[in-house]
Amino acid sequence: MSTEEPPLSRAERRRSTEKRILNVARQLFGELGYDRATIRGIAKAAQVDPALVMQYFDSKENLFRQVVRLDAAQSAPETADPLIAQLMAGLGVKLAGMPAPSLAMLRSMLTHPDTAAEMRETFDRQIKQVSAVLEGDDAELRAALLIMAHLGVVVGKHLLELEPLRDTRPERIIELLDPCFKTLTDPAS
Amino acid sequence: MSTEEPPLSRAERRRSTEKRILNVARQLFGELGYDRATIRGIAKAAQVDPALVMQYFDSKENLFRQVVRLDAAQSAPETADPLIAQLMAGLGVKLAGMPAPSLAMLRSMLTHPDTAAEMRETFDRQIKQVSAVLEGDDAELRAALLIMAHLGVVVGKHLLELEPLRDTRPERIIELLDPCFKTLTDPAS
DNA sequence: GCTTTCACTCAACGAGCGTAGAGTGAAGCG
DNA sequence: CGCTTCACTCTACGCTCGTTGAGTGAAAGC
Repeated sequence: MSTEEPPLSRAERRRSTEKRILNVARQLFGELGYDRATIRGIAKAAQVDPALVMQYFDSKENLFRQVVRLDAAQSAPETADPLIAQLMAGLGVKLAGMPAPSLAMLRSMLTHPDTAAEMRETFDRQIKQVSAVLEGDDAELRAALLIMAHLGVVVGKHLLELEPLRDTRPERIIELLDPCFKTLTDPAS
Repeated sequence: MSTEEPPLSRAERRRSTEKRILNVARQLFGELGYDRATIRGIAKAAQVDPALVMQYFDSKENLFRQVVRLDAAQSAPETADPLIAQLMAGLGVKLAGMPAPSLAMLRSMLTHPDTAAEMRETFDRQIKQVSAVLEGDDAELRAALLIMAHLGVVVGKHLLELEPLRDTRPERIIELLDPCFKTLTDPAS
């Protein structure tokens, strides 16, 4: 169908190959996690020699970093004004279409030490941010519970793919979660 | 200190060795997950030849199954009467001292396909059980959210080891989570 | 058109893995 | 005491992995 080939220049071809590898890597890291996604598997799926992957990305660790870096870039608007509302909005985004690179991080966060460390930092930061605007006792704890509950739902939907979560509109999920989380954000325990 | 050695019989020695291997395996599978915990590593930590592990447990997959089987045996009282209360009590137990084998399952659930499948079954079953006693719309969805929020908190405490969760008494956590989850169990959305 | 560049492949390495079979030496038993 | 049993070790296999360095052939530059 698109067998028409506007003859690509060398540089164009190179960029397109690199991007293809990156896309495949993103998908496989997301599906399989760091350990089970292999350079050889990525290369085969990208229809390329494994050695080429190394030339472009130096090492598997570095390829993984490139893959998950795309995430960090797009995930932090950080205006932090109506922070809680924004947290919920963030959840909405994550539920609708999880940014693909995040999947790779999520998938590997329990088994890949570097990812675990990075994730813990991220969550610690979020906890501090959120708890700063929470009133009442145990603000940090409540923030942590809030964020981990988020995490659980996202994991259930995108990684475990539980049917009730898979098949429900994100808006409905947020609708249900909203009053639930209000009990953690409002100082009335 | 305990360098006293009541001379063990051959059968006793064998059982003790097997148990030692199993304990080490449980710990390493829990800390590292299925893939990164190796037979060789387990054998070394148990001060035993790798081949012996194979003789006793046939294969790595089977050793892992033995390890996580201990979990299933102890985790299901299943009287299911005041089911929700029991769910919270279960969370209390998980927060206090996670049954060690469960850690191995939790740790591997995102990257080890068999574990993922088993976990999904477990959660599906729990969702059905809980949703059966929930009134109102979207019972299954609400049950799923409940259970996944649980999961997130447990993961945050035992696997990510977030400080606020690590350092807080389980009772306090349940105290905070209880009203939060009530909004999901009571039909008032 | 000749040379240089460079995207890409080929072949191979060393390491670590799960696993198998033959061996060993002390405990158990007649 | 001698034979058997068996908990345990040794050695090695085949595989897959990440990674490397030498090649190749077509595009780019002069």
